[in-house]
Amino acid sequence: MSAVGLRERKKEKTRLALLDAALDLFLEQGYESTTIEQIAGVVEVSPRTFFRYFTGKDHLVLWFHDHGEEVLMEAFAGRPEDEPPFTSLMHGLRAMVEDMQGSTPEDTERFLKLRQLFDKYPHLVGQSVARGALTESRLAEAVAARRGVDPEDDQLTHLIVAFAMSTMRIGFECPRRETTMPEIVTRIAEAVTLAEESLRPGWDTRPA
Amino acid sequence: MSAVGLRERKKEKTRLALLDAALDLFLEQGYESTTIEQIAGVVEVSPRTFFRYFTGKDHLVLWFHDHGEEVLMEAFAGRPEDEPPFTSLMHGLRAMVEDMQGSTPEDTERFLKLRQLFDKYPHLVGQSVARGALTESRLAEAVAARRGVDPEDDQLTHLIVAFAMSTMRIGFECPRRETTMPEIVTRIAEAVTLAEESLRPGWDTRPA
DNA sequence: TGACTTCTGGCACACTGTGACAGAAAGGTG
DNA sequence: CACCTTTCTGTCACAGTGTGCCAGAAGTCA
Repeated sequence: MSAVGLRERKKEKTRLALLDAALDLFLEQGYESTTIEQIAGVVEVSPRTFFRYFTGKDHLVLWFHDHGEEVLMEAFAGRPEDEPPFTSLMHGLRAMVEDMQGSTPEDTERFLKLRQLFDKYPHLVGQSVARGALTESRLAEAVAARRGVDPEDDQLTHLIVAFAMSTMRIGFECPRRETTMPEIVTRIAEAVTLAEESLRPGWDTRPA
Repeated sequence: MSAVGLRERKKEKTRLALLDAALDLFLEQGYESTTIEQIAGVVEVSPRTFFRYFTGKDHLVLWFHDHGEEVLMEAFAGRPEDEPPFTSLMHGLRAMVEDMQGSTPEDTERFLKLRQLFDKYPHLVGQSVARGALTESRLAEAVAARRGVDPEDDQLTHLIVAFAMSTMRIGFECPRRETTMPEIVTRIAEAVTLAEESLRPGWDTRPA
């Protein structure tokens, strides 16, 4: 008996198969032109089943974001209470990078395909950013708690989170031309430096 | 003969009627639960016609954003070439505020209803932010041109635009509790001050 | 083996969004 | 006014997304 049952292993397998099939089809024939039926067809699964693995077509391109958010939130929660919030968030970004570097070659390949996709279809960036708005409100609660303020009232809390998310986004997205992991990691580090150089020391520790 | 023909006046009338019907229905029975058929029904127009006025359900909620982007881009283009880009963008924000203050009571009411809607259905914020990603890439081109750099290469260009958009977003959204125009205008001004106090002088004029 | 839980496929259904075409309404001309 | 042109509208047909429902298959455990 293995640690996880056959059922779970099978599920994860179909999940990844759907993901890979989708990414390949999207890159081959375009995002819009690819139907759920086609994706399910490749994996030999009914379209109905597809929706049991992914909430919809969007979800396929957001799995990376969702995973990244988890890593980020967890890393933030683990930082010392008295650390300036923006600094903690940048540590969270570093945790995301480390997580990426520690992932399997298959996952790396998926990530790079996803980047190509985002480059080819800019409206997908929009979807990712839209999901980012949810992440922002969750992060805002965490930051507000640490600052000891009401997230509804404190604009600075939201500014801190928004600036941090901007930094992350630019690190990941700009430029999209880069194609290897080390290059991307370097770019993210550059974005962090750029942001830190742009902000006044102590800007994120002012009281409300 | 009036300046604009009957046809155009009629079009604008149905356009606004659809918009108002939609906003009211969204607030009454929820965004998801409202169908195009219902909206078209109130205005006594066929569902097919609805799609000739708006590209889809989302579009109803994004008309404000689209208008704001126009005002912003135009204001930015009108600023002196040698002004620091972030400063120009903040002037653009001011232009948006002035535009809002100069609009008709009907438009103001629509804006306030839209805010309620965003407050009630957070995923609409996501849609708005997604559209914002497009605005960002357009602004990035304008800023890059002024900085004399390639927008693909220069991370700082994107950081400037992203920080500016963050400031705008927070000014408009936080807190959403406010219900009158003057309050909102004050909040936006506060957000601008907050951002300016957070950034190092000259941060946005560094060379690439 | 049998009983139990979970996953799957197939069906029906509501909604969004688009192309095509015929007819109505508005605009301009003699 | 009659006439023609342009533009808008409604109807129909259709592809695709996404969900509830239920019977049956497959994995799980005793």
